[in-house]
This record gives sequence, C-alpha cells and structure tokens, in this order.
Amino acid sequence: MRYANEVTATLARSDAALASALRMSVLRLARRLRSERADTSLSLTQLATLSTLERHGAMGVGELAAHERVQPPSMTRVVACLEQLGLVTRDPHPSDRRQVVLAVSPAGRALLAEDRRRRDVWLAQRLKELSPHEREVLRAAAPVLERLTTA
Amino acid sequence: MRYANEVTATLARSDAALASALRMSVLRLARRLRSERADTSLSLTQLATLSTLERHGAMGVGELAAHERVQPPSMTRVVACLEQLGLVTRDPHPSDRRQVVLAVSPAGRALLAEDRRRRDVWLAQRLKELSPHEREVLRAAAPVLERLTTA
DNA sequence: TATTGTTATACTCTATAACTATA
DNA sequence: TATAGTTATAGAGTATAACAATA
Repeated sequence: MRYANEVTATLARSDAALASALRMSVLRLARRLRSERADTSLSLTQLATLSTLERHGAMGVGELAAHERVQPPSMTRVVACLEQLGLVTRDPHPSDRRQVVLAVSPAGRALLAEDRRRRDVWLAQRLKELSPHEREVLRAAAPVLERLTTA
Repeated sequence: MRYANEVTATLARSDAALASALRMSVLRLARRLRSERADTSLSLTQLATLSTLERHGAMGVGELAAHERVQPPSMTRVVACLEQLGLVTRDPHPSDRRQVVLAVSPAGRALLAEDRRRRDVWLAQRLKELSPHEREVLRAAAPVLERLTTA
C-alpha cells in the first residue's frame, strides 16, 4: 500500500512528471468516486450540473454545457432529467426566444443543501483517516485543481 | 474565472465541505483529462493498467482488476486489447492452471517510456501557467490523492 | 464446493450529425 | 446565414449474470 505512494511521490518530484503523476491520481480517484455514488439517485454529472447552476446562477443550455465541459446535446439530456425531477426550472428567455433560462428550483436547492450533509460519505471517511497535515494539503489543492480546468 | 476558485476555497475551509469541493474538482479535471486523450491510441484506462502492471509487476486478471478498481470482466477486455497490441504478455501460472500471469512486454515498456515524455501535453501546459507555489501544492497533493484510493 | 477467468448482454455516459426554431 | 437547442444515432466503457475450467 505504501509502495504506490512512494512511487507517486518520486515521480512528482520532477517537474516533467508532475503532470503524469497527477493525472493518474486524479483519474483513479475519479473512478473510485464514481463507484461510490450509490447514495443518491442523481448521477455525479447531474449533481455537479445542479451545483454549478446554483453557484453561477441562471443560464442557458449551451453556457451550462461549456461550464461542465460537455457538449450541448449531452447537457440537454442532463437538464431534461433534472427538470423532470423538479430540481431545475426552464423559463423562456425574455428577449431571445431561441434560448431557455435554466435555474435551480427550491427543491433543487433543498436537495443540494441536504446532499452536502449526507453525500461524500466514502470520501469524507477517507479524509478522516488522513493526518491533519495531509488534509491541509488537499484543502490547499482543491482550488488549484479547479483552476486547472478553468484557466 | 476567479469566482469559481474563491467559492471552492470557501467551501474547502470547512472540514465538512472539503470532501464536496475535492470531489467536484477531481471529477471536473478527470472529465477534462479524458477529453484530451487524443494523443495516443490507448484509452486512459488501458494506459493506467499498463502502468500499474509495470509498477507492481506481473499479476493475474483479478488482482489487476482490483488494483484498477474495475470488475474482472472489464479487465478481461482491457487486457485482451493490450495483448493484441503486443503490449502485454500472457503466460500460464506455474502451479495454478486457472490463473494467468500478465506482464508488460518490452514493447509495452517502450510505449510507457515514450508516452511519459509526450503525453500530458494539456495538463503540463496548464501546470506551467500556475505559480511555483501552486505547483508545489499539487506536487504535495498527488501522493495524498493516491493514498485516498489505496487506503 | 470455491475460485479464476471468460463470454454474453445491457446500461450509462458522452459524442457527432442532422434537424427545428428563432435571430 | 448564423445561433440555441433538440432529436437520432453510435461508440466507449463498465457492470451483472451465467458459464467454463481448475482447485
């Protein structure tokens, strides 16, 4: 168990290999997270979409797709599901009738609030098993990881 | 662009929300990485599997599946592809004829070595755009992220 | 009877291409 | 003619269930 960490640390020491080590860690963790999503009826993408919509406010399908780095047709399906569940509202754009205005519904907000408390069970448990210093490292890393995708 | 980072940082300040912020960052980056994999003919899972096999040495299908957190039938398919490409060898187990012994072939090793140089173009470019301090943060985070999946 | 691996099958997620309706 | 969104379709990738061979 310790072996993989040491190798990763060794790889990450060189600037050239940081990308490689980081990519492997991130992809493996993402796969693990994906396998732990049984708690809620929403897929991770649906949840992330709802969260993004809450954070950035109302927007159209295309803009939301760009935020979540998926193609518009994919976002159409995600939104259709969220709308059917009553978590997202769809209103006509005031001046451009081609566009729709998507927003998180009160039910969606409630789900997000409730979900923030009870989700991430697996990850939170793993985080608890880390040392305070390791948690500090991840706390500092979270916004940097986010910046990687938005820069 | 700055907004999302600040929100993420805010969320991550509370211990209860670190898991949430980290999960969103990791999943978004993973999706972004997935979309940048056009460089090589191998999928990211195939590449990660080959790399794991090189790191941890020869093993069977089940063990490799456990390492990569996929089910055995999925690993069977990944391995079949790698074997067909001549990147992995399949030998009979010396004492248990149910098992097979998978190992990275010389061609597989060459591909990994070559790949380490030319892959991660997108991520390396993004990393370059970060400050030295931010890179330090990620360098420290990589092994911790890895630990999350192996602990 | 339990275990290793495979085959058969289906589901989820995402993409591209073609279409509708507005601008 | 260009743009926002949808529908239709296809392709990865992964899972579960059933099966084969061996222990």
